[in-house]
Amino acid sequence: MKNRLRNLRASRQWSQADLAKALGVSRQTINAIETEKYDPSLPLALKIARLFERPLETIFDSPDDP
Amino acid sequence: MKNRLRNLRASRQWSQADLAKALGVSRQTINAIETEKYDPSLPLALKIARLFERPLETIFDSPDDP
DNA sequence: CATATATGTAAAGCTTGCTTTACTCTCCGC
DNA sequence: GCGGAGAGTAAAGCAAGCTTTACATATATG
Repeated sequence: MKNRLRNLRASRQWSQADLAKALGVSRQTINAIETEKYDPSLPLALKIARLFERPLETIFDSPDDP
Repeated sequence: MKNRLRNLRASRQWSQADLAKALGVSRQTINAIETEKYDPSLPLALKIARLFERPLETIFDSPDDP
C-alpha cells in the first residue's frame, strides 16, 4: 500500500527517529512503513493521521487504488 | 478501539456473513471486529470505509480518544 | 581523518490479525 | 417441536506488525 509518510515527515524536517518518538514506536517501524515493507496497524495509522492533522485517506491509499 | 461497524452494517440490513463476503474476509473476522476482540488491519479498515462511503475516522476511533 | 547524524537492513522473538473447522445458543416460522 | 438463519466463541495454524540488537553506508562537520 502506498503512503505519503516520507513527504509529510520531510516537510516538517523531522528525522525518522523524531517521528518514531512522537508516535511511540521504534525507528525501524517508521523506516519499514516509509520503504513500504509493511503497512502500519490501524491504531498506528490513526495516530499518524492525527499527528499530521490530515484525514487518514490522504496519507494511505485505499487498497486497489490505481 | 471502538468502532461503529455493527451500526453501519445493521443500518443496511446485512448479516455478518453478507458483510464478510463483500469485504473478502471470513465471518469470524467481522464478528471479532464488531465485538472488539481485535482491530482490523489498515487495508481492511480502508475497505470498510470505502464500502460504507464514510471517512475512516468516522468509523474507527483514534487511539486514546475519550 | 574522526566523529556524529540520518538512513537502510537483518535476524530473532513476541503479539496481533485472519483463516478454517466446528460447536453452541437464540430467535423465528412452519 | 423441528429446522434454518444469525450470531458468539474456541482452537490451531499461518501471516503480518512491531520490538531489540546490531551492523552498514552515506553525508556532513570538526
